[in-house]
This record gives sequence, C-alpha cells and structure tokens, in this order.
Amino acid sequence: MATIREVAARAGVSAATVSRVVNGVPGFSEGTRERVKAAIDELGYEPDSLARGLKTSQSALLGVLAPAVSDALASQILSGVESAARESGHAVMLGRTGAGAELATDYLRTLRAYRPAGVVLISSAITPDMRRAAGSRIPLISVAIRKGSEFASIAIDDELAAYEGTKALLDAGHRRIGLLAGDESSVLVNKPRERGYRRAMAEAGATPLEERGNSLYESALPALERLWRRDPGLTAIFALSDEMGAAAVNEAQRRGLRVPDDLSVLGFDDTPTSRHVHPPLSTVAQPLVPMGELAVRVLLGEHGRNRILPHRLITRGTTGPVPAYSP
Amino acid sequence: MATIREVAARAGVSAATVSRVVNGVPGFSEGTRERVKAAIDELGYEPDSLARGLKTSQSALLGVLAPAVSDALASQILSGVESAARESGHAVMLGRTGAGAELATDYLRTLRAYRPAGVVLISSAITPDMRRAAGSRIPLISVAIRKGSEFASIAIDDELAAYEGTKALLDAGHRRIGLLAGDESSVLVNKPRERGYRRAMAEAGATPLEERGNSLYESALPALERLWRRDPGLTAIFALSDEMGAAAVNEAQRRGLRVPDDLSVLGFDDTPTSRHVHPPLSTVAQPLVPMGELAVRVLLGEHGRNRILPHRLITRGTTGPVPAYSP
DNA sequence: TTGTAAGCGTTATCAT
DNA sequence: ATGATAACGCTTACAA
Repeated sequence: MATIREVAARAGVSAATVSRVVNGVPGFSEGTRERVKAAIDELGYEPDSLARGLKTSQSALLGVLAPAVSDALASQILSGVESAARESGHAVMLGRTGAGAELATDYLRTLRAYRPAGVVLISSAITPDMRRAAGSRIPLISVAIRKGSEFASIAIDDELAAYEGTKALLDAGHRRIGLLAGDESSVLVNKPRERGYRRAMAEAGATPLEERGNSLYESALPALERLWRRDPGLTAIFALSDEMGAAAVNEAQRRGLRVPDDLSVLGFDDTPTSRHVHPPLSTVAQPLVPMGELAVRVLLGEHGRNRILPHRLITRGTTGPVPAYSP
Repeated sequence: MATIREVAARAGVSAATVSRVVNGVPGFSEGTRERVKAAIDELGYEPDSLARGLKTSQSALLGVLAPAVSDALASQILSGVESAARESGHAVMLGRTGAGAELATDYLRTLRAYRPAGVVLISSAITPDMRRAAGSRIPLISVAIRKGSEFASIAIDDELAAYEGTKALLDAGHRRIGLLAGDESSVLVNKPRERGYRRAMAEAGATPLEERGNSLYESALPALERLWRRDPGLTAIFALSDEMGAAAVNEAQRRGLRVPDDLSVLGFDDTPTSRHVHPPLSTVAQPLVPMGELAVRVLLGEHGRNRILPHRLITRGTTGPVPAYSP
C-alpha cells in the first residue's frame, strides 16, 4: 500500500505532481509523466479512495437500494446499474429496503456518510423522509416506479403498458380475460396496471375479472383458483408479474389445459423467470437493464431527469388466438 | 452535514470528547454524554465514514464479487451476506466477476482502495493474482466453491452431495439415470459433482450416462435431446443445477412424459428457480443464505476458516419411484 | 513546469 | 474526565 509520497520520492518529484499525473490535471512535462508512471507501476500504487473522497467530499461510490437482494426484477436493474457504474469508474454499494421505508432511511443515512455520487432506488418511491435522510447533497433517482415529477425517476408507463397488453389479448379475440393483480399496496405500479387493464376491457365492452396475489409465484395459485371458480371458461390470463404468469402456465397445464391452445397467458416485466416455463412466457417487457444503466447516467448528470422508457410486448409461446370453442 | 467540531461546540466540549462518546471509548461523564447526545440529535450529526476510515485505515465496507449480478445462486448468497453485514454494521460493495479472472483482479484493486473489512467471492476460487491484487491487509473468502485449504472458503461437499443425490435416485429403484452436467471448466464445483454421480452409479453397478450443458436453462435443451437419443428409456435425470432441472421437467412434460410418474428429475442448489416449475423441483440443497451469512462472520473473525456446510436432499414433487414399466 | 502548505473530518496520543 | 495536537493520504490554491 504505497502512498502518494512514496511514489513522489521514487520519481523524484513532489506529491502534488504525482497527483496531477494521476488525475490528468495539466501541469507536468512528458518526462515527468513517464517517471511518475514508472514509479507507480513499480510500487503498485493505487490512490486511497477514502483520502481522496475526504478531500474532495465526493466518493466514486454509487448507492443502490433494492426491496430484496434476491428479487429477480431488482437483480436485472442492478445488473444495468453495475455495468454503467463500472464504465464510469464507480463502485456500487448495495442495501436492502425491505417492506417499509424504515430500512431505506436507515440505509440512506449510512450511505450519506460515504458521500456517494448518487443513489438508485429500485421499485421504491422517494419519500420526503428518505430525501432528508440522504441529505441535500446526494442525488437520488428511483427506477421502475413513477411518482409525480418532484423526484427523478426512470420507468415505463405502467398504465399504458397494461392497456396495450390487454389490448393485444383482446385483438387476438379474447374476451374472458382474467387479471392476476399484485399487491394492493403497490399504488404506483400495480394500481396503474390494473387501470390499464380495466380501460382496455371497458373499451372492448368486455367484463373485467380480477383476483389479487402479491406478485410472487406462490401467491398466484390461490388467486388462480378463485379466478377459475368465478369463470371456468376464461380463455386468457394477464398476470401482472412474470412469476405469477409462470405459475398460471404451470397450473393451467396441471389442470390439463394446453397453453396457448386452450388458455393464453401473458406476463409482465420480462424477468428471466419468463424463460423458465414451457412454452416460454409472452410478456409485457420493461427494459430493465437499460433502465438501470440510464439511472446511473442521469445521476451522473449525463442525461435529463424523469424519463419514461418504452415498454414492449414480447410474444413468446404462451399467447395465441382465442380457442374456437370454450374448453 | 454537521462535523464533529460543530457538535463539540454545541455541547461545549472538545471534538475528542465527542469522538469518545460516539465510539463508546471510556473517558467522559454521564452529564457530558447526555449533552453530546443531545447536540448530535439536534444537528443530525453522522460521523463521516471516509474520514474515519482514513484515520483508522479500515472502512466498514464489505466487498462482494459475483460471477453475474443477476445470477440466482449468487443472489441468494448475496442476500445472506447483506443481512449479516448489516447486522454487524457493515455496508456491502458489489462487483461482477464475469467469466475470466481479469475483472475480478481489477475490482479487487478498486476495492482495496476503500480499505474494506473483507471480501467475499461468490462461486469463484481465489487465485494468487487476486490475492495479490487485494493486498495483504484484506481478508478474502470464497463461497460455494472449495479449493485446497490455502484460502478460506465456505462450501458444501459437492462430491458427496452429488453422490447422495444419485444414491437417493438409485434407492428409489432407478438405474437408467441421465446426468445433466455443467460447464467443463467448472473444475471445482461441477467436476466433483460428476465424480459423485459416477461413484454412486459404479457402486450400484449402473451405467452412467452424461451430457453437458452450462448450468443455464437454455443449455439443457440440446443436452436433454442427446440424453434421450442415447437412452430413450431413462427413468430419471439428475441435473447439476436447478435451471437445468427446471428445463428437464418442462421438456419432459412437453414430450408427454409425466413427472415424476414416468420420469424423475432431481436438481441441484435449491435456488428459487426450483419452485418455478410444476411439480416443484426436488433438489440437492446448498444452504445458500446461511453460507453468505457465515462468510461474513468468518471474515469478521467471529468464526474459524474453511468450513464445509451440510447439504440436504429436498424431496419435492419431481422425484418418485421408478415406473413399473419403461414408458 | 513544479513545489509548499493548508486542510478535508476523524481518532489517538499525550498532557492536564 | 477532558482538551490540544498530530497525523491518516490526498487535492488544490498559491508561490516560485
């Protein structure tokens, strides 16, 4: 762990000069540059980020908060964040939000002490408490969730995406489309999606049919049961998460329904889970990785704030035309 | 962003005293403690981690390296790491290893500059290069991979686990058990598992039948195809990853085989993927979350090094007795 | 082009 | 029990 002074001594210059060379700040000759570089290599010198951060009151750290570390959707976004961060010479600090906002503010306070260049909040809206905990210096941005325009965010238009997903099912001739909704508390993501579904159904004069899970695989089973009980002749299911979509595919097949021949299933988000069923799940895709990348670019000031990214309907194997007869 | 001096001024004491109170270092009276605490609350003071780390040459950061940020197995381990880290007052820095060891050494160099309390390497052995890049100060530990005993690690006994998994299939009467192996380059994880399979098969006088994927879902399809071509009468498939196991379940059902009535499938690792098929996948479980937790405890010096954790056979819905007749 | 020196916010040593 | 002071390793005016 050589210090800048040791490098300076070895190169026969002052620490200030080494600093200039390292940071590419003008003010040294070519010869000096070479001698300094040589000394750096010989000593294996690496600038101490702690000292640098202290001096400049800014570290090359980027905070990320995810609802759960092992969440598939969050992992995809995190993946984009990580690569963009690395590209711009930043390292990533990761924390878990959990259900409530308490852990988040806690973690934000911890983060602040490291003077990060910014913080990305995944699937979590920015509350005034959080904003306060982070201090005024640190830019925050939320991803995959949209709220007013007071805070920066990167997301899709959930209402529109769900509307178009439903529309695609309707256009394929489906009328009896069951909705597998997510948690009621998800006011900024699930609620808009539900509204999109209802709007499309209403426009088509079809009757909405909704049951609620919590977006996870297991939660879909009872909701599915209720859906089928209310209408055994459903020809399509729109699940507001890929996990619930995967559950619908598996459960339908278990009951002897062919997918998509007897029942179409449409998922949401385009997480890797969508590829873990057979046939692979059609889904309303969010560009998760690019969203993560864009978030760090915005934080780093390379882009404007508050962007809506385009969603995309990906037709894989689980959606098809309405069956000629009700199974 | 109040500093320690501002707190000191407000409490009418010196910065040194505030520091003592904050760190619980003896040398202050009860009255002083109260006044300092009050000043801290009033100013919303939070010690600057950068300055503290610089002074103590040790930050409360824990590095984690994962092969891919969105890897399901790594996510589980990461989840354990995060919770143990938080519990001990540490924050987590996350980086991606990628395929080669180059990114890893790169990242370790970056990490070193933050003087972390330790680094956890997920599914990646510690090479001398890495050891060097990290510097001699920083303890490293690898998780879910085992190598000699020169470096600390937390893992299961892969050979034994695969042996017992195979044995369970054999005990259920299966003889024609196909192996879905992982990448050949995985010398420290997949190879031992293959050996365990072969040993069990040999002991039972059964003929091993192996095809290779790369542990991911898609890679299993062609391998499966080859397996069935070599023996259309297979009664069981042992997949050395849950993703490949899930693929086997889906593909078998697609071909009209009932699982587990016609074909048993056993996975490996116990990632969430195992619950995303129907019936849910039986699997040879690694205690991934506890492994992550233990890794940070070992790094922090609360436990010994080099631990082998117990694996566990989890029988869910995809394994059963050998069918009476060959389908 | 280069060096000197101050200071970022903290902790640790040494007095008092 | 408490305070003054000197680092930790770096960057950045300001001088030269």
